Amino acid sequence: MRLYNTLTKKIEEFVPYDKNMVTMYTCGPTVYHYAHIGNLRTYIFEDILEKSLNYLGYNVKRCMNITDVGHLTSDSDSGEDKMLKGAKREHKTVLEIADFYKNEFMKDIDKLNIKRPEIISKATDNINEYIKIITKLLKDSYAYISGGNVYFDTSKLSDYYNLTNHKVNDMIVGVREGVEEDLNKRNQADFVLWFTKSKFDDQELKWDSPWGLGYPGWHIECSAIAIKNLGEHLDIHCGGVDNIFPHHTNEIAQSEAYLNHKWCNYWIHGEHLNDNTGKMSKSNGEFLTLSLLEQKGYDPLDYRFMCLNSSYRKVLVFSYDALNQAKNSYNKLKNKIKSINVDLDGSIDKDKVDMYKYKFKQSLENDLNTSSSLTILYDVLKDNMNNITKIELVKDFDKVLSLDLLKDEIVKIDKNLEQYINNMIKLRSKAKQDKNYEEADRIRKELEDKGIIIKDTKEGTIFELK
RNA sequence: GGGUCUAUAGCCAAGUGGUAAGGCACGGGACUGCAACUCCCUGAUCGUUGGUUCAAAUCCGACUAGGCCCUCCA
Repeated sequence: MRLYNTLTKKIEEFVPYDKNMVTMYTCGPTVYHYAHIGNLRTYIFEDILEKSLNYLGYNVKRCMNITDVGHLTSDSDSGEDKMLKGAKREHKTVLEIADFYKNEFMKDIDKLNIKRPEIISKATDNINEYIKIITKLLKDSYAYISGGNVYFDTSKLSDYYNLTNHKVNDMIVGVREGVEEDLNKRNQADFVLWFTKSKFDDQELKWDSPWGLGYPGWHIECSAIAIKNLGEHLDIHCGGVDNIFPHHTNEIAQSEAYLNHKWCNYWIHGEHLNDNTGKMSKSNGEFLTLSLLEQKGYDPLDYRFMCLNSSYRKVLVFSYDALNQAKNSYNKLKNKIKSINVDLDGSIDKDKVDMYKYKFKQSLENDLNTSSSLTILYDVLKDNMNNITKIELVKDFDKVLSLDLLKDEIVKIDKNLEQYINNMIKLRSKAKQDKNYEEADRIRKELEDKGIIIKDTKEGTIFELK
């Protein structure tokens, strides 16, 4: 398997530390609000990566954190957050809010057919781990206390910027509005491991520590949770590109200082979903949640299809035009598969299966080329192999694609509704026989308005619920 | 200012040195009473410009345009 590694800026052959078990850590959401579909794009990519590894024969142990502490009550994060304000008015605590949005997040990834990571761990459940690591870093002089907070000393590392190729002197502090220089730091790039003096007075969650009542810095949670659950050698660490600096840079710094050896070999990052103005955010423009798309009549898998049709390493610009396109393609694809009739068929053509599985594997091995994977699926459908073989391959591919390509859409319909529809179809057929097309079209329209789509096939008229 | 990524038909997109996959939309046709569904047909010399090579969308340089990051972010 070849993957683009941010650490080396190259596409590399993937070789796990232990060939029997690939360890994979993926940065999870900060659960202070709904996820927008751009956030979700990263989880779709990670899902494809995990399933591809499985498809290629690896066992994968995957861990994801849930950030439920820090940043929750700061002005910059929540000043415009009406949901959070609303929740506060309802006398909810930060933890209750975190719990609510964590559940909403889980619902979203379920809808997108994203497999839940085997291990999901909340930041607030691992305070002792942070204290253990910070204590050792202090003891080994990788950290220092200043102004009440514990900082990581980046000057102790020779290659702190190895992930980004930054040079210290080129970095500008406070490029972004609202960022102020912290004068307690010895070096510009130093970062906080443990806060006792917060710039936010209203930090709700605090814990006892050797350095006083406080709370952990943002970066320490991922290092601690990953090391605790996946061991000292991590194969793959994923996240969105925005996490490269400073989050992942800092994770590397603190983890390797703590472990005294190389920690993770492959850093794989997913590109963003942008809108036509640039980066998608929760506060600018339309707040695109999965639920919103559903309200507008889209299937969450329309969006998954849209993501799979492009590369995880390229910016994808969201537009309803693009989403409509994906929806169209996806529906046509499903229709094609639905029309495959396996009843009269013979046996599976093993040569064809092997050949197409091989091609499919190659597309995944090529830095997760899902766009090509889909092309191979189309090739299968066009091939002259028998239907039972086609179905076999579709089923196989869908283990990775997870587009419900063979899901039996047995819609539970109310008996009365079914009778009503069948009656209407009979009336329409009668009208058609009588060449009363006006009446026939009227009936079709009436059903359509109720979300029932009529199709005339060779076997007779059938209906579908929209 | 520094870093990093991208640039292929209306749109999404593959391509990793040998003369441009696939999908959607559009248009034409078959089917249909008309539609829908399905099927068939139809489109680009690859941001600009130098260079390397027998040969470049593919490698190197310059330029142009754009995205993201530079301590909240997927």
